[in-house]
Amino acid sequence: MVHGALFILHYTFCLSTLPMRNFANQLEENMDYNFSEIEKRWQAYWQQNQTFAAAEKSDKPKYYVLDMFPYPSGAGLHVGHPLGYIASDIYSRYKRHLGFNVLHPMGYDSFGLPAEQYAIQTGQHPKITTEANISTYRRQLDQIGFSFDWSREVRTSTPEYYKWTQWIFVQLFNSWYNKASNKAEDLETLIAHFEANGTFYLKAHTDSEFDFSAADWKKYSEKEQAAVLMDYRMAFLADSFVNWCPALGTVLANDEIKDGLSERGGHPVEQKKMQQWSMRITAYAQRLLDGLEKIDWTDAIKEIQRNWIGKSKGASISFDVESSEKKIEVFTTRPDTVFGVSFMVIAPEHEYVSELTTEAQKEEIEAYVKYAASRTERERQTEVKKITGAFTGSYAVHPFNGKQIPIWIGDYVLAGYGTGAVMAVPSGDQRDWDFAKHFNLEIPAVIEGQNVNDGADDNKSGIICNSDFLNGLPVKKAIGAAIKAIQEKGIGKGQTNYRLRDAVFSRQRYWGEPIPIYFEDGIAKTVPENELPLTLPEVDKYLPTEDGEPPLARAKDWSYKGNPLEASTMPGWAGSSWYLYRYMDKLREGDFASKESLYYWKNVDLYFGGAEHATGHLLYSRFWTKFLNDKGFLSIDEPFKKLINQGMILGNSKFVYRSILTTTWTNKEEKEVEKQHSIYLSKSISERFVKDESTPDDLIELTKAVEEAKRTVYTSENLLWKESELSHKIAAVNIDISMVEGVELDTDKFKTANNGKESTAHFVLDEGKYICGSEVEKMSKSKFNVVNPDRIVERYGADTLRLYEMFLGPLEQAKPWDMEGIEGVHRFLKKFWRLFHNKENSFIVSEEKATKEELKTLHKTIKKITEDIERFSFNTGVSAFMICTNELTDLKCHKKEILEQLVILIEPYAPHIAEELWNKMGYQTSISTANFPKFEKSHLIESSHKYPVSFNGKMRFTIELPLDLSKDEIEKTVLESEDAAKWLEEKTPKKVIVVPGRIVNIVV
RNA sequence: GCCCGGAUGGCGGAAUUGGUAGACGCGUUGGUCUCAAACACCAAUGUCUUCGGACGUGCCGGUUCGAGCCCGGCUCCGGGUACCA
Repeated sequence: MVHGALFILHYTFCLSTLPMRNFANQLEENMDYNFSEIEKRWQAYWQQNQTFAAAEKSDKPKYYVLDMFPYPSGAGLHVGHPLGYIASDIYSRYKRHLGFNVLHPMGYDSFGLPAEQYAIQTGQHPKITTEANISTYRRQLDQIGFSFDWSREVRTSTPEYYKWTQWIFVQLFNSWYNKASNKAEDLETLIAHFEANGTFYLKAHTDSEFDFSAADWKKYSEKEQAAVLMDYRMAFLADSFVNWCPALGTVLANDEIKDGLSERGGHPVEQKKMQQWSMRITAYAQRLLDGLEKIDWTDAIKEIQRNWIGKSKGASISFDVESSEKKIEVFTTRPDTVFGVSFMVIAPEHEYVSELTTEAQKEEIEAYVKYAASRTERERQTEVKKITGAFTGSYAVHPFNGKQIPIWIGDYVLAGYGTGAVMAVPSGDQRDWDFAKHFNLEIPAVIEGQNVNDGADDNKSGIICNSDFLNGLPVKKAIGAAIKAIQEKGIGKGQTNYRLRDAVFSRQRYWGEPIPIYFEDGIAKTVPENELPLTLPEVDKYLPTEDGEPPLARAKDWSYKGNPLEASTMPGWAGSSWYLYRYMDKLREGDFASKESLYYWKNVDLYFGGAEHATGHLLYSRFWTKFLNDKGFLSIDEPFKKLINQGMILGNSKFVYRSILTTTWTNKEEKEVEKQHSIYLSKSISERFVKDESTPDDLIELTKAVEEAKRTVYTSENLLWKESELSHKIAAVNIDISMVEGVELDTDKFKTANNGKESTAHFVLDEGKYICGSEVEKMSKSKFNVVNPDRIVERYGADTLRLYEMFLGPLEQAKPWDMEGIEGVHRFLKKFWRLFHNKENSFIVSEEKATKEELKTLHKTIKKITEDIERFSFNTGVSAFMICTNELTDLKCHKKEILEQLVILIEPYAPHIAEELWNKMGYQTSISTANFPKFEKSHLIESSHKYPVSFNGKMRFTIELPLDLSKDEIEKTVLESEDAAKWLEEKTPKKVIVVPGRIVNIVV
């Protein structure tokens, strides 16, 4: 028995290895199109000749194509990453053929959390891991044959680069936002204003409400003046509620949080009041909104940014409080419903809470404030439906009818938005309505016919009622009338609010740009410009100090002229907010980019990147661009004219289905011994097994596997079998896709993978095969579904990879990666190669004159390829090449006149094979600057057209007719045709529609 | 909940302005070549069919000579966003 089993195993082993060896031999013999040799040769040529270096000065028109630069992660590239790079490369190469001076650079966003987390674990300096990762990226990028101008590479973590990131920070620190001129200005103009007028006539963007005269200002100490100025700076230090992530030991910006958890790592985040550096992006809210109108981005991204900025128009109203001097200011978008107010709610963190709390309510309010503070951001978000609050005991006074309005606190009112207080109109706002129902408060209706029993009515149509002077007005008119009345009464004004918050800029981390600030007697001062960069110091550990200071505080002598330096670093988005300008300047002497280069290249014409940066990078770089423009450093105020968001490439995850077999045995001492075995059931067998619908065949297979498992115990231990039990609980387990061919699991590979962790696995096969489950999901290491481009390039070549990634589907759409499909594209390239070569692989391109038909195929393709590149429809472009190649193969066309043009056409997509064939056709220079073929209509002009003839809109037959026929002639010929007679069945047509050159439709 | 996309064969997708639905590729089936396999090549391939044809672009309805495309109403899927007053 044992011998027999071994024999069978040995036999199948031989069978399965034989064809593999043959396949390898075959590959070498069939290497007509030797992609690996070709691709290596031309990549070396491009590098040696600097083929793609953009000219510093040129008479040619400029065109700037940029990809969002990657963060060099340790995992390297997977096939999803190059998608956008391939598309941008095609466009860049196309523009070069059209005679543009193209700037197409690449670099690395090389500061960031993962390298630091790795450093904490291993002690390895982030610089070292980052450099290692960058060289992997570079190798992977190079082998795909991109036409990047590497001479302009940037790395955000190098001192030569971050010197200028720090320099921009200094500019922000030394600027304020003047609402009168509607731009950021030098702090000097603010100080001049203070010296002349104090705060009078000042229109500045600030959160503070300073009120002083010129004389006061002059009397202030340096420290007092510094404190005032701090509240106006574009980069400022302030106490604010921040998103603190204890697990990462740092604060996070709003866009770095998803569902109340940190985007990196998924750790909980809590609200904490801390002193932090922030950027006054809110000053630009309106301009960021307006700018969207003039840039060519997808509506989706524009909409996300609009929502993020969150403009809302309404009014601010202040309410008097009974028996108190305090006034509560609220913001509302519906001042027309002011008579519907039945209570007020202020945030638990509101500064008046303790003052408004009466003695009787003190205990309750204090308990509630404590409860609210204990909730994390995550809890607040997930428990939205939970209504909580408490009554302060105080009352506000209605400004129009003098009614008493109870003041409550509740955590549905956010301290950070508006004034942190609302006038509750339960009839018109669902949250107010829920609160009113829960605490049994009044719900007065203010719109005619309003039903307030089942919920709030936030319709902006209807006639106002029960509202004194607003009665009878439609909502939209009432809003205006209410604002007018509020202003006349002096209790408020029309106001616009934005949801956008100032961006927290400090990170309590090591691997980022140091903030060039030191504190002299507690006053923040900048490190002088000529002493930048302030380089990142060495530290003994990449962890906070014992007293909770950020890692930089561990550095020896982290000070400037004896004064302590700021210990926090800049966030990830600092370096990426301006990198597009650094690429413009090749020489990099002097400024962040030279005036000449900034003037020549202006902004990015075409930007490729993921939509996930909509509220982060894409907003911040717009902000910095506008700021640098205000300060006169840039002539443009939008960084990216056109934006394309490539879709994600999804992975094809594979699953095996594991059930646990428990066998019970008795040993010599007659004691029971339990053993557990992993049994893997093939997909359909597992499905039937779970549903208790196993077939007799399934049971035979199951029994086989169980017996096999038992045998391993028999043969190794001296035990007596008692019983076996197979669990009905089946776990679907993600497995590495390299162990699966199609949907069939290579069970030998599976057993030997992971150091043989599964060496004792048993399989229940379906017709001799183990079939895996599969699912399309995001490519990720943890799902073992990552496809590495290295493997593809090795097996099929870079040109195949490039074409295939484009062929997969529309660029902007998410689509699954399918390994089978790549063969088709590779086959196409081989077929393309054979247009130029015979069976013996000799070059057979001839000088013969092209036929009319061949020219027609060529020009049809020129037209299609041009149109497709222009509208970024690269998938249909690839199929046009396939059609063209198929047609020319059928025509047995090997003529230079045709093929030469075709090679230029395909160069953007498949540059290596194009260079090779171009070279073989006798050209000594790179194909990359050859003129793009011009479409000539004359080759497509036809003398006849195959008209589809429809009856009542249904196509029945086609008829070939000369194109110079008149409408009547067409109608006559069609109606007289045999086919028509058959369909007319002797009836007279009611109507005949003829569109010359297109269709004929007959109505019967 | 709100906002934005999308839904077409077994699969990825094509149809650019309302005018022959399913280009191109994969897969599948049959064939040629081969001792055999791989490669390559040829042919077929939306569904049903009484072989006449009928039906067919998520569902229901509308506009039109004609609708995958336009309009109205749904369903499902994907993305964004949320006590934002």
